Amino acid sequence: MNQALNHISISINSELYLKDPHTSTLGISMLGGAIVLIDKLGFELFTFKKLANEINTTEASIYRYFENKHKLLLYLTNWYWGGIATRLLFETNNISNPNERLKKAIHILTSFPDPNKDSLFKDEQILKRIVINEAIKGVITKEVDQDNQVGIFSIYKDVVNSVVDIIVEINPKYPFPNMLVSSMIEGSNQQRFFAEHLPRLTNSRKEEDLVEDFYMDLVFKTIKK
Amino acid sequence: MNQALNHISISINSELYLKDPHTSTLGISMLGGAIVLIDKLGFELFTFKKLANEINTTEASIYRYFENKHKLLLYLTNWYWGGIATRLLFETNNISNPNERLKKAIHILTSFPDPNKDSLFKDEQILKRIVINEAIKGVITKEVDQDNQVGIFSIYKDVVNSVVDIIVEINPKYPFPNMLVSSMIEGSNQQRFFAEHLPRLTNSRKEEDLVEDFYMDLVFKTIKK
DNA sequence: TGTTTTTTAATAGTAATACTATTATATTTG
DNA sequence: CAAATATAATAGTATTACTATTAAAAAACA
Repeated sequence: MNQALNHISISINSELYLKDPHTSTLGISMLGGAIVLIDKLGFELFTFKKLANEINTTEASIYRYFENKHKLLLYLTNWYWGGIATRLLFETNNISNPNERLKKAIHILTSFPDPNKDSLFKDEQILKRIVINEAIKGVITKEVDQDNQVGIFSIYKDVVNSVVDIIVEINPKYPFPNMLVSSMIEGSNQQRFFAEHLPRLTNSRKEEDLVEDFYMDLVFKTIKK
Repeated sequence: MNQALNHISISINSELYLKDPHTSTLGISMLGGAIVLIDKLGFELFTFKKLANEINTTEASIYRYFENKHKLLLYLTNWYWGGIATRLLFETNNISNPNERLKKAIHILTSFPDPNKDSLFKDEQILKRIVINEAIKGVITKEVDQDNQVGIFSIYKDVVNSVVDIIVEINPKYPFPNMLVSSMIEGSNQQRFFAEHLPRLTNSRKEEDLVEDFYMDLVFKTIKK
């Protein structure tokens, strides 16, 4: 892990919590317990009761930090996207050629982080698994408009738009840059789920991950002038 | 609605129900009530109790047909994909040119069905909305492997593979046809959700739907030799 | 046709989940 | 050091998900 990014604190939309979990040891252990349990049980079977047992506190104490498990999931995914936004900024910053910058961005967004190499913030792997397996359940809901109104998806939208900007720089006439980027991000996660559980839907395999190759090929062919 | 397809019965995997809802009026009213209520409330707030109230029966009676609401959702999405499989078969059948066949398939899979024109089976619109807003919650779960084992996703996989076959016919050397098709199907639904709720993530709009245009452009550029 | 068998659906539950009101205990502040 | 505030535990309630049992209707058959 890159030590430089170790201490960058990612600020998270205050609509997502009642009390900021980063301001107490109990709150921090809630986050640690939550990522372990959500990863293990899946979001549907994850409950505040189980989390309370896991970290030796009470259900009611967790409710003092988070309104419900939906908000907690959004907190975790915001945490992840904050980290990715930081990585994007740091790692593309010094690249002047927009094609190379886009390549780097596609790599950051579509690859599974290598624990020995490019995982630049704590828990990136396990958060990535949660983003692959659970994050969509926090977005595709009937509360999406309320959540969006208070800015909960801003970080995510900023990530998408920073890549859109690169594409516009390469080919200002390509008419669908936002669709291309958002479908790449969401699709790359879904393809990895398919590779693990529904292999006939993908050409990627757990043993031979082709997700990055697929999008690298697709994006550059699609935006070519 | 095309009358020819009106009476084609779509057979649905028997793992999805305890008693086939198509064999009784009560069962049929369960399906009708379920699509209305899931569309209105979203899958999270939908319960068997509410469905029972809606159609004037009891919760326990619904449990005699469906194990749980997860299975009922999968039943509805299978119903949808069965209808789409039939449309694909009928509407591409007589097209000899594979490029034209692919165009037709992309249209069927990525457009929102026009109630006056190409909606070829009953309830296609409302089922499409459920597929856009809820279907993913039936797939991305911890039970996916069990569900897959008993063949619940077969129809969906067959739809994907029938389009994969067309792409292979056009360009046998393109290495990622399955990824391209599954990401197009899932992506087209997601882009429509974004257009309605998170417009910065897409270039499509409710008033000006560009989803089909986006994928028509993307797919043909991507598979070009 | 009348009796038995089977199917169907209602009643009446239980256990777990999601969430809250209240109180006790720390901690901070003036 | 007393008062105010923050924190977390206890002890609930309403709803949800699901089931065992029984009553009623329909089908089978003798």
